[in-house]
Amino acid sequence: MSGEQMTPATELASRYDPKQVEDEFYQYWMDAKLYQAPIVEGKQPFTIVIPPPNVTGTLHLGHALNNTMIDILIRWKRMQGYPTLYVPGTDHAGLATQIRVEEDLRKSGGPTRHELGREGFLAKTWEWKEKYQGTINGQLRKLGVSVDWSREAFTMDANLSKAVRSFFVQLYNKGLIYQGTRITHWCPKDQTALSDIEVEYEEKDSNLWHFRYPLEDGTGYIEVATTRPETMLGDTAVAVNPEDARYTHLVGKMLRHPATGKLIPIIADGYVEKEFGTGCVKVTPFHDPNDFEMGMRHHLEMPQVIGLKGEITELGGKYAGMDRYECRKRIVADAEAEGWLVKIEPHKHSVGTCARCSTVVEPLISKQWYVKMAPLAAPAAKAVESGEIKIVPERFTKVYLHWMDNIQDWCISRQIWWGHRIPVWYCDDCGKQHAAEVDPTTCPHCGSTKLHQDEDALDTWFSSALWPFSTLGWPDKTKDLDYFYPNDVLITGYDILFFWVARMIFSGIELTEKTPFHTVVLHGLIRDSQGRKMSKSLGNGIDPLDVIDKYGTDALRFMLVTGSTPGNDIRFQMDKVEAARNFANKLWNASRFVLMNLEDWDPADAYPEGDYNLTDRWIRHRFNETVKAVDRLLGEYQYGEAARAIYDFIWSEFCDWYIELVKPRLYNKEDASRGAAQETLAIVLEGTLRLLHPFMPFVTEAIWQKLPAQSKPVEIAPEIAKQAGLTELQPSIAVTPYPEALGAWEDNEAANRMGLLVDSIKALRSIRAEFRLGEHAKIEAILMATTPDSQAILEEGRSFIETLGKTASLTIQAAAEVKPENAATAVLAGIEIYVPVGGLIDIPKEIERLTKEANATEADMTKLKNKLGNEGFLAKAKPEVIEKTREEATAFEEKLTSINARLAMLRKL
RNA sequence: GGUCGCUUAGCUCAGUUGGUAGAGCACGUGCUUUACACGCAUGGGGUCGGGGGUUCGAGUCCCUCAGCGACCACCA
Repeated sequence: MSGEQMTPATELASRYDPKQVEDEFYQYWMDAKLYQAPIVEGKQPFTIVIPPPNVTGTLHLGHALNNTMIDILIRWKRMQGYPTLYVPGTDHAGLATQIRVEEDLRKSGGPTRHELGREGFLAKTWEWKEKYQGTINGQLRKLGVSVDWSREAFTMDANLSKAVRSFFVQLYNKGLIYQGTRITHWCPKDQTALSDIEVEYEEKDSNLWHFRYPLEDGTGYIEVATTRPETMLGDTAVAVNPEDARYTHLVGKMLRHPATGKLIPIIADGYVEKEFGTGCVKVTPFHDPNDFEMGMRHHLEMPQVIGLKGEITELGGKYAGMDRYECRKRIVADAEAEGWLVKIEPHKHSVGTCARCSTVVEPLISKQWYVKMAPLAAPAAKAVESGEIKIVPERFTKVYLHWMDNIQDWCISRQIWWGHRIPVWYCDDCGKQHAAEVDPTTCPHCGSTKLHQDEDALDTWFSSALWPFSTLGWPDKTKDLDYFYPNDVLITGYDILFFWVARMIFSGIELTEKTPFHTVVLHGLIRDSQGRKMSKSLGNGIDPLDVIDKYGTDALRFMLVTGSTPGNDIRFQMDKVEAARNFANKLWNASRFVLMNLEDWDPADAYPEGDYNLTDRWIRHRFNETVKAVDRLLGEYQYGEAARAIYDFIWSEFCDWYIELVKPRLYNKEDASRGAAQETLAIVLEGTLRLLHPFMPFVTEAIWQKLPAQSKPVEIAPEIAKQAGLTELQPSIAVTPYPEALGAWEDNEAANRMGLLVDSIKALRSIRAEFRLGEHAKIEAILMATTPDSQAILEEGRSFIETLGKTASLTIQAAAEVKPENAATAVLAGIEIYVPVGGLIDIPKEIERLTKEANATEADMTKLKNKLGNEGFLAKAKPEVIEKTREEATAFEEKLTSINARLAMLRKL
């Protein structure tokens, strides 16, 4: 497979078959240890950590997009010579995984989590983790990502768990972690507390139920509206606005609760809006955040009427034991029967649901662990505000800052088993608690050995927040940490900006006193062909492996980054993948052509400058321009535009023009410039492969390996790989230098001259098609140059026009007085083209066609002339813009003159 | 309620210092041209959502309206 052995190109299949090369080359890269990041003292590294996929399942297209984007950047930087590290790994995904494992146990008829017990269940979950981690890693290999597997991490690895404890203890000892008893979101299905951002709000159609609460003294009643009748069992007051004249006289009086019969006070609280509903709010402190606040302010009792499973508690009297929704129905029915239901109003409101299982969450009071956010958020906001961390696209900066500035304390305890257990121990003797990095044996307060650890586990994001440095060894002072931290760029979907990115930033600053990366690149979500979110319930998810199986990894990668704008969602459509597959095939075949024509080329030969003709200079110039564009665009994270630039160069310039133009020289073994043509083909193709490699790693490697070694950069084994101590260096395009623009290849004159020739050839072809001359009929063409320059260019390009224009006879001359009559015409700036078509020409039709063109040309010309007649334009536009406008106007004018002359002649016929 | 995004060719989308609109797919026509029919050539197709403004000049900047979407906050 080495570059020294050239496979005869004739043996290559005429279709690129990804299956033939992908797995083989991935293994080749692994064997060569190309992606093991070297520590090269004195050299600046480039580091990105993978957003660790959850071990809940398999990768989806979003992961494919994410990893493709990262890998492009990583491969680019590696080829630029940076010691480059791409850290792979997975996330234990506490609650999410626990749910999946429990589901799995249920489906297979196995024991429940509680039957297994904590240890047994965790053992099962580790098995699950092994299985899915294996699947995920296999998928990543298929995606061709150049990660350093020797540094693979998992959030529950020993050292990462150590990092978690270290983080916890540091915050605990600083008083930034505390235990609080307050209202928290509770998922009755998953049986755990949730953080604010794990609750998703859904707008739902519901009702506003109006109930009558009678005054104790029998003098009347107050009307209360609620969206949750079941909570009224826990009412401990009814509140009105203190300035609401309708009710001020009632404040302080007692009500007889219609459902419980208990006496509750009417209180005044500014929270109540006079305009909403009836202006009277029932207060249920245990089950509503706002009511809780009021309960605190007014020292109300806080009875719990809904339990942890969403059931009515014993305090619910006759409703005890019912499900919360059953209870709602019963209460409404009772109210109706007993006459205290006033009305039911349809009402839309948003309902909080569990992000994991979509169950409607129950806000209730419980004792949980919290991180005090204010002191952590301030520096994290500042880092972004000051530009120390840049967010791409920039608009997300505002989203980030708004969240940071309004952040609530973070509930980090979860009533689950799978995850990092909270490192707090309680002493059974003295009752005190402490946090410890290493499991303690004695109580530091009283010396007792009777300790027990907190039962809860930490929110999974508590550990992923440390990912940029925990994967590198933190809290130990490792070489990796020293060298590769801070990371450089963080690339992820905008959907986890708060969950993950924000938390990495504040924890990184808190623990390492550095921002964990300098740039955050956010990408959009992959949607289905109809723009819907891909989801399990819709069944519209697509497995990346299926796409790869059908079209190849490179096609999938290319499709994912093409034709989209940074940060915008992407619609996944198979025909886009197909187009990308076709592109890979196009490149494959162009390369096959090049290789076929290189078999007798001696790469050692050098050629005099004169052997390189206009097309050689032109294609090198165009390649050079493409290199410049790609460099700029990748630097701005504009993957789509960069990919498009390469695509256009390969297809529309190298294949459509250069290869076609070079054929006669290759096929004529006597042609003196044949060697120069072969060399240009080889070198431009080789450079193009390197340019494209980060996007399409497999096909470029497969072709590159077949190119003769001498066409490749001398330094195929880069210094960094050597310094990494890689003994068995295998050649690979992955470690070649990325193309850089060469001043020597810049040639605007060649570009201009080629432009004229291309236009002439296109005009000839157009006439051929329009007049149905037949695809293969050799035609007669007369090209008249209306400027001395254009005549020289046409002469220089004569053979190209003959070949690609398929002319039997080609006359190039200065503009003549007498012009051909029965000829189809095309008029360019500086050139008139005549193709005698004899009886084929339909004079009225030709007059009509030319008249149309004359009108269009005149319109264009007038537009430009008006511009040039505008004093403001002349005074204020940039000189080069004015100059360009002048040239164009002149060109249009010349063209118009030619067309009109032609028309005048035709009309005489 | 607040913030942000989108609205460009039949469809899906590019278009980042403002200088006469592009791609892929689809469509019409012609091609077994010795790299490729996953191809070649050649066409048709757009008042860049509406309105206003800034400017010599606006798809591009500002304001406004409309439709769609996302996120944040919140509603007893």
